[in-house]
Amino acid sequence: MSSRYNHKLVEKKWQKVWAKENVFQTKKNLNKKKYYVLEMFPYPSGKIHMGHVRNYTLGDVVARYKRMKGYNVLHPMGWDAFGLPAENAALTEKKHPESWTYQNIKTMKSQLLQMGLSLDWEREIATCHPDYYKHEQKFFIDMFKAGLAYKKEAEVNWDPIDKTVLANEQVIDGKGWRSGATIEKKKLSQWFLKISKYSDELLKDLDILKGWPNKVKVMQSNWIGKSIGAEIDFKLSNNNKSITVFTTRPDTIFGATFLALSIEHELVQALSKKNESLNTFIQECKNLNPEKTKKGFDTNLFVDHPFIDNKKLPVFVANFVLKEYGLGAIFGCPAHDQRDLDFANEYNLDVIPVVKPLNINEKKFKVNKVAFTDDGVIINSQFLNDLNVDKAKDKIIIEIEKREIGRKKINYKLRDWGISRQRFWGCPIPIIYREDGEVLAVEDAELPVKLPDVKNFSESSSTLNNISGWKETICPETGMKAQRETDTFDTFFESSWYYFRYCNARLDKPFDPKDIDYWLPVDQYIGGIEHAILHLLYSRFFTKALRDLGYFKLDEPFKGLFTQGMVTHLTYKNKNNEWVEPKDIQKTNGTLKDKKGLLVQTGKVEKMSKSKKNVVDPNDIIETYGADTARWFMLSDSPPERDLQWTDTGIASSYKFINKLYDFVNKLDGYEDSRKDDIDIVESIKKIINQVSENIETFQFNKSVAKIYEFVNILNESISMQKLSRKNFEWSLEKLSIILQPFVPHVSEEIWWSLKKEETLCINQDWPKEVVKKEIKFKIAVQINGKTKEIIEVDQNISKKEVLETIKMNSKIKKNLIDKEVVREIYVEGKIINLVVK
RNA sequence: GGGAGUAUGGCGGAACUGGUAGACGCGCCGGAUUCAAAAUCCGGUCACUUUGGUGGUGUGGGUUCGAUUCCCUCUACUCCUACCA
Repeated sequence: MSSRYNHKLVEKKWQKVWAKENVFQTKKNLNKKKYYVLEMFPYPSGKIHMGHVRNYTLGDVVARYKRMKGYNVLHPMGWDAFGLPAENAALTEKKHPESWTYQNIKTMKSQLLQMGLSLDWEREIATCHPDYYKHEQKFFIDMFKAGLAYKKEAEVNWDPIDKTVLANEQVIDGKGWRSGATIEKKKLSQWFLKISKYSDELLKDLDILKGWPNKVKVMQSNWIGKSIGAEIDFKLSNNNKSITVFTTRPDTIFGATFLALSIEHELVQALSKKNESLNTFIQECKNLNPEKTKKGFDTNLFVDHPFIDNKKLPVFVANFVLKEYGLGAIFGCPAHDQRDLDFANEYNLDVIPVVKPLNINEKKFKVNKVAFTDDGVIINSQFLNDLNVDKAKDKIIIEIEKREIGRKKINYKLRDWGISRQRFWGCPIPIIYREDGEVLAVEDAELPVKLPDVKNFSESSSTLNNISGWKETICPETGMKAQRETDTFDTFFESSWYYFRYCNARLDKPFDPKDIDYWLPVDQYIGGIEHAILHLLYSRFFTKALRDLGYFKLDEPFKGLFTQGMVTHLTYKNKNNEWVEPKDIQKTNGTLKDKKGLLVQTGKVEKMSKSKKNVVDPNDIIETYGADTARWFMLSDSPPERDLQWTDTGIASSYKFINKLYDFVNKLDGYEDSRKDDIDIVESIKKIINQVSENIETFQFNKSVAKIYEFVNILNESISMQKLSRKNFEWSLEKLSIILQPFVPHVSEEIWWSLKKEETLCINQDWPKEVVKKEIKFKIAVQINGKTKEIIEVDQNISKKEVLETIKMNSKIKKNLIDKEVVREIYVEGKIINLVVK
């Protein structure tokens, strides 16, 4: 009996069996070690793309492997279901964003099911469901009451034609995406979360995250942007008020020759009210790029230098001073800051060097066009002279504090998280504004604040503010009239805590702290590098905030993090400079043409994207070749953290391989038992099995794949030459099906079933750990002056002396030693013997 | 400007703590099978070569008995970030 492998039937069959037996349903089990593996959940945009296929395949390898290693594995899936595309689609289709979203979820779920992922679908969540978002409304209220959520003015993008607020991605080159109108900045009062309160903890705890890529930690650390410096008060010369600046270079205070304020600075705002030319300058600044032109406005005010008697510094308003960082005010020390120097040169301000390079004479040292920003020796600075930069910083800060003209100060770049969005398809912010001006949290019993059911979604429905009747409400306590907050949460809000919800996806509370204790932290989180900062930082913040609100005891949500590479593909363009889809390419006699018969040229290999038309639809691939083939291709060749180039030949060869695997079943049927001395073959297979495990542990799946190829090659060769006993052929095939299980689970089950014909599943087998016999013989390289000349086989316990004797008998070596004197002999057991000759 | 990273055959990539460079896959070449093709199977595939060897891991140097691996120099590319005082 010989049968061809039918992936369509086989894959469906096992998917059904796994589902029927509830294989992947997870229960808390305190007797077992837990393992939580999670891939970043998808936005339900329509259908899955290759990036998803790669992401979920990687996660599935880990999940199945850990399960077979005996862990109690949690591997859930859900939908990041709020977001702008649903609104856009609803506009064109004139229906509620909800129905569009749920339709997509349905489609994408069926695709994920086809991939044969070991997911616990009982825990599936959709963040747009009130049973999900009601809990985050409660979190927000807790944060509000604890002072972690507050309101302040912030700018939004305002489209003056559509009279709506636009998201950043709806603004293209400064114009509204639909109206084409020039977008204005408008100030609105908006909600913020106090992530800045956790700046230091978020920075420090990066050290705990041993399982994170260094790259991501560096990015987060830069984003938090801690810097140590000082605040210094400069007294205005004509009155008793002062201007406070922040600096990280207090050591250069003696080189200060001016002060500069941002246009948003309080003092500037006050001055501008009665100074028309300053006002004009402020308007001009809005159209200036400070990187190209540094512009200033002389206020004619002066401040006293805090350390030099009778020295006065002019105060400027300058376009290059940031309002959000520090205090929006700086002192300029042109000699040691390039920006200050450019500015000083523009306005003929003094340049006084106060740090000189070590090996240059003070008299010869001049700063002209390039500021000196390195470490050196302090000069021209009274009591700081002769110190280096670090020492001078310490000393000047002590002095500043002693004189009470400033203080040591740590500053962060990290800003508070603005969470208000003027959009419909998001979680409503549970706040009411009472007519007497009170801002109140919605009472727990009133939660969730649900989105309205809009029948015909239109432009005007795109904010809750415009939906009649929705915002009017009554304060339950006083009976006074009130209005609901009409903004919704940033969608990062939902993704900041979904990994907790999976512990108890159907509970009426957000989760059971006991289950959080058991399951969290996530042992292995897998996703794209694009979330290195925002999503991961917000999630870390959320964990710490919920901890402080008493929900659980946990400092960090993700113990291990893996960032996968992108899936790329060659791009094609025709003579009209239009992108061409790969499936529309026809190849004749080495030339490429598109459907219209136009000549096509290949371009760069780029990330698959609709705009460049270089996408391959996973649907087509799974239909044609099956899920196992797609999975195998995703895991072959490229290391998971690097980009993976999609090729037709690659997928075809994966397909061949899957069929070849099943062919062993046919070959076993009717295999004649012959040789029995196959111990070497069995040993080498055992070695390979262990190597496959090692490579999975270290996330080097491409190497596991290579080892499996070796396994298959050895097996094929041995059976075609009848070197393997029937018993060991069966043994090999059993082992093969088991180690294939994490990678290509369907064909693995099929082989297993063919061998066993009983009611066991391959996924339920234990992962093998083979005991490999110590080898009796070593192969060692014989080198002369470090160059390998010969490879010899020796007994394991041979001595150096014996090795030397052996190789001196070797004719090849002998020849190389003619007229040479051996001056040194280096022997590394089991590896090399090196003769150093003259 | 600042930060992180990468560089190995025609291509994707292997090479444990310094010890046989190019595993494995793709592609290519040759052969078998076939009326023919596809599929499949077998063999070959770093370069040069006087077939003894010699050279070779982006460049140039260093350490070492020995360097893809460690150190320094330069070059190219990728990613992040950017007037953060």
